Amino acid sequence: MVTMKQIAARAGVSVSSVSLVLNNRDAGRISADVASHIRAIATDMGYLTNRFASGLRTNSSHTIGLLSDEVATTPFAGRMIEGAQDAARALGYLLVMANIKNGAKESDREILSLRQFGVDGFIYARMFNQKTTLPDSLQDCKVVLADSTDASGSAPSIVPDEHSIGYTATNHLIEAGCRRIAYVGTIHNMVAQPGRLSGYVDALADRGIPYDPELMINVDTGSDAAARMPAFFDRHPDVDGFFCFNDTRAWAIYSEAARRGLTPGKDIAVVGVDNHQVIAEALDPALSTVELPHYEMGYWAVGKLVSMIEGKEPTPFPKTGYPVDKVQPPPLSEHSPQIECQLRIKQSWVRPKRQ
Amino acid sequence: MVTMKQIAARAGVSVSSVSLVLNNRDAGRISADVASHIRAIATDMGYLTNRFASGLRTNSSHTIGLLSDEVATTPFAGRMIEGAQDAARALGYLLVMANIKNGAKESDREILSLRQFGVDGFIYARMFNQKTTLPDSLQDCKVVLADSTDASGSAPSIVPDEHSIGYTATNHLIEAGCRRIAYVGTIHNMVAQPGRLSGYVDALADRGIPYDPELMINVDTGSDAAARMPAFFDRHPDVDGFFCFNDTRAWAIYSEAARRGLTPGKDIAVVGVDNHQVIAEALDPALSTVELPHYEMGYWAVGKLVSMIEGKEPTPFPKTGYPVDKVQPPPLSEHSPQIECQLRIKQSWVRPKRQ
DNA sequence: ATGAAAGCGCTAACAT
DNA sequence: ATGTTAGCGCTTTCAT
Repeated sequence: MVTMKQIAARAGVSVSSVSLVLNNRDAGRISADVASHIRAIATDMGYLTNRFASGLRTNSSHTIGLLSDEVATTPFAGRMIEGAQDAARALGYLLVMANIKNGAKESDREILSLRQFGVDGFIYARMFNQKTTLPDSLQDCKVVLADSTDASGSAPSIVPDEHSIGYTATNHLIEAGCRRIAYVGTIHNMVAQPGRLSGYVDALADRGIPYDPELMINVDTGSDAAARMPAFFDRHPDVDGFFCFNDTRAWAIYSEAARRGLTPGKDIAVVGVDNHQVIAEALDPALSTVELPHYEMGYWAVGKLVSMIEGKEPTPFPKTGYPVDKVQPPPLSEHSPQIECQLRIKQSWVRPKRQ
Repeated sequence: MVTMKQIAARAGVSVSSVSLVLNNRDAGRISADVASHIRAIATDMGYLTNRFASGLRTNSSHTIGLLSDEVATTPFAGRMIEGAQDAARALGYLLVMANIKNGAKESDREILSLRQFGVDGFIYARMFNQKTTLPDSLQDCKVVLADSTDASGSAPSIVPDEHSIGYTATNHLIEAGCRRIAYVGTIHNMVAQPGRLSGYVDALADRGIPYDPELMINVDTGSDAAARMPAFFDRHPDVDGFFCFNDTRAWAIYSEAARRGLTPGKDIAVVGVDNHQVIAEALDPALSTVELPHYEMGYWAVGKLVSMIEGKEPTPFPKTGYPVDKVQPPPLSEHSPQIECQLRIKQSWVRPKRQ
């Protein structure tokens, strides 16, 4: 392993000069040609900084921990991890992930071992938009929440713009020609529900389509949806569009439609919020999905965290990497740590017929 | 942060004694009461070893890297990560994950940065059972492959027992009363296919059911399956069971069945290999799945890797943690690094009627 | 059985 | 603009 000492020897300078240059702290302290000489030798010898040594000295590791309650275990986690990792890489940080269970004792151990490891800060990511109380073991750490807001209001966080999601999805159905649009929501008390519903209502209003509360059906699980779909179709034979709180509900609609000889994408249109990306991609190319901005949340959270660590301005939203279509940088402000994401329509293949 | 020096001061001994004791190297070198005194003080003061300092000295970090080509991005990855993390924790290691793209240049950067970070070894995990050529940047590292075998044959690896999977699934259908069982496979050249198919054939043979090649249908994707199901049902109206290479195919069968007024779990039985666990859980409680042993592969891989790092015996299979049903420790041998896993049936609710 | 001391590679305060 | 120097906290060799 090549050290600064070796480079210093070959360059005929002192280690401190090498250190200064290799850490880009040589502005006006080291002459330009000496600096470039050092740099040349370093790359030539294949120098890699010894993280142990620098960490020992500075007590920081350029590492951030991604904590998630089962995020790494759920499908949509992947996007968030990708985003976080891309941002971390871009900023020169290493991303270390750990699964924790919210509220569990063993989580503290995991967090402690990461702190012992010298992580400079944490992303606390959750499975779906919800309020979160941070564990004690994170109390005096730099933390950014993702897909969640801090119950105490002290940590910055990023969540999807649920109203936009509801509005966009509904508008999408309207533009596809739907006029009787069902809202297939959840019976659970989810943060996302009111926002998506109000987006749905507003979209209808903006297009002059009457809002019919009868067309709202809140279900428990996917199989509950399946159980209740036959009656719903019976009651509302004129329904031509479905906005699903999440895409597992789409399957229930599809089966029932199949049973009635209706073809989604032709006779009815379905848009689902993309909780289980696999489903849309693997099972049902006709399903139009509104994708939750997990990549963007992960990316932004890391940028924000690094800005807190280094005391700099937050990094902007991703420009490269994952194909980000209509993502706009959210407004950043000191006083509103809770930022909203824009969303994007992933696929717009919807052609309803029964109008 | 409490250091060994502080402990030494409070205990009235030297740092070397403290180091010896706290690393459990005090056998016959430090008197028992001094040792216990030191330990007491250490826990009292809440001592945590400074990983930078010890790493700087020993050049090892008690960290292992989990590399995956998009594993963290796919649903079934979660189980493997959980297994790996449980094993790592049990053995006192920290698991650091990184996404890489097999064969991509940027992957080398990622790997390099992990090596720079002092990881002691790597798990190289893939999305499905396949031969893998390790990247150059991993050449002189300790590596264990998971859900994959090393093309060069030098690195140990663990893969599912595909024959057992096919046999168990088929047998399951037979016991549920099926007599005309379709094999819905893949047109792609997958390592798993021959094994699963031979398991299917053997199970039929063992139960005296004739093997009919006409009942084998290999498809491309889930939507290809959907496109071809109507004709398949027309050709074979007597089929009463389906073994699906993976569970995305199940959806195609379900839709077509719905169209024909057949109910899965009642009129026909379906077993799928669980590639997208979500599907079975979220969409279809009637689908019987054969679960790929991702947790076990992750757990075993880490145990094996640590044994290579520390030069000890490999750790056995998990005893606690994730509910592992019928998992048997695989035969371990120096000369057969490629180990097979046992599988388990996740859910056995299958009641076919049309016999 | 225990302690003293050197040094891992780096950073940063202080000299020059 | 560049060099000297003193550690960061730990492990480990060598004395005692």
